[in-house]
Amino acid sequence: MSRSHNSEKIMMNTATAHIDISVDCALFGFDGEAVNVLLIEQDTDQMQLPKETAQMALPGDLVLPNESLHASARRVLKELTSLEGIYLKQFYTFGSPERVAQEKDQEWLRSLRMHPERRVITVAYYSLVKMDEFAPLADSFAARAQWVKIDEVPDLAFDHNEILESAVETMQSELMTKHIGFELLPEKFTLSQLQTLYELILDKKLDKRNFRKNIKRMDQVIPLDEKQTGVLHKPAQLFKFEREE
Amino acid sequence: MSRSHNSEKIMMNTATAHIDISVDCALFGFDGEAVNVLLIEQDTDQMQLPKETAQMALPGDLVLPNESLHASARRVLKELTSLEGIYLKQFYTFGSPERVAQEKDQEWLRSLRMHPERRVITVAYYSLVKMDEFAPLADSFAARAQWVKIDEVPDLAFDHNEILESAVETMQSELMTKHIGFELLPEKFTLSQLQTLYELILDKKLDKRNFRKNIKRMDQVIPLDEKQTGVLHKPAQLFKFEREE
DNA sequence: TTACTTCGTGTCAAATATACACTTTGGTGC
DNA sequence: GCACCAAAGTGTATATTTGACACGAAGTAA
Repeated sequence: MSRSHNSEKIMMNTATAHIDISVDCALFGFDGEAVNVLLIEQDTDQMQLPKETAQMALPGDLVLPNESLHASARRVLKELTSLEGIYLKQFYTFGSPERVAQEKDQEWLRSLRMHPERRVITVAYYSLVKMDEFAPLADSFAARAQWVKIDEVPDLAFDHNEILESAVETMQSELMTKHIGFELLPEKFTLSQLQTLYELILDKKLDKRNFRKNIKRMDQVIPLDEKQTGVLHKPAQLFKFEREE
Repeated sequence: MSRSHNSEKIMMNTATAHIDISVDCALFGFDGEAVNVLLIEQDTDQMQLPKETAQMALPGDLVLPNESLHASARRVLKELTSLEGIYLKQFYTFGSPERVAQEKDQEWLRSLRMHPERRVITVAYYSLVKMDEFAPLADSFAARAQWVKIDEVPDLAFDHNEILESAVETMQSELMTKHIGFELLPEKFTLSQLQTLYELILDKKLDKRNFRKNIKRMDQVIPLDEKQTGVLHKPAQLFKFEREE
């Protein structure tokens, strides 16, 4: 960007070898039992490819010419979930020149893209959604979307396994400091649900009493005058999370 | 990336409106007194622009067609410093469609780039270098490079002030957990130098005894049988930092 | 009434973080 | 060689945080 004596080389290069740019989103949801990630099945019918070649991938799309990266990620998510204003965080940009060059991925790109051979750099976001507000759109895109438990994720297209793993690590390290866990829970939740979520994300057991001690000293977590119903044991108190102003 | 029913729109867009991609590096060094960042002065002579329009910018360059992002950042730094194997960390990608569109920036780009109007997305790295090993190359690029104290940085080109601020924040939050401070110090250093560096990066005073307590229980910091020389007071013991295998 | 399941709670010990002030050492200049 | 200067180097007491640990209470279902 700031070099001058290199400019011929650069201009030649950019004139002959474009780089595409995309965003990919790892969208997480919690169903009370497991943390899930939303994956898209590649549409082999439309692409006239054999069904066996179908792979799953993180939702993503090329960035539009006048769209910011964040807006682009928001658009991908909105098309998928019809939700807006959900937690969305850029965490890394993946730009290996070979990241879309494997034969399995090329096959699919050849039937979709004008320039399947083009290198694609992708800016990765992770995102959290309350599953009880999640309403997938009934379009061809969302029809192929499905929640997959994060420990049952298959081999994905491109380098999406690596991206997903990186998303999980980022989420783990931001869970404590940024209170992102609440984004995944329904409006009203019990402390046991919260703890289960933390244990799943952090992938380790937590001590119940110590956990509650920590939560209760966060004044964003507010006890409600309401109890859990429909359970066949002592009902738990419900709490809500109040975002600070 | 995974959408099908959008593909025509995407292909049209990419055919008509390319996005360029660059890396920018915030390279930090410590001279014992202040934390400095390396800035490049835009070369107005060669660009046939009036001298007054010269701005400073973070070093950066367009990503080459077959170059990974990390390699690209490494290249930019090597051309600047002739150093290799220095600490280099991707921290954020800046992609506002207007980030190179201000008139002050366009003027400069028009004299340099084949497509000055093109949107540029930049992947930002920060990097740490021992200033006593720093040997700027005597080329036209490095000749315009200069160290600037981080609290004396002027208005920069593009959105580079924002990028720099973000780099500093990232460095602050990674200082403790990743022991990156040692990358900035010479091979042999005193604990006071280390503390000064921490205080400058974190922008707050630290307690001498508590600081030393913490450092001394890191077994990567090894005391040497050697003392500081050339000071007009009690010479301090020297230490080295041993990277773990 | 009993059996079952999850809820909800407190204490102690250990580790860590914080606050705080004086003596030591070497160099310089008289 | 003595006095002075400047930074080095060092310990303790207190507050806070973390981690380990077990049982009675509340509601449901049979």
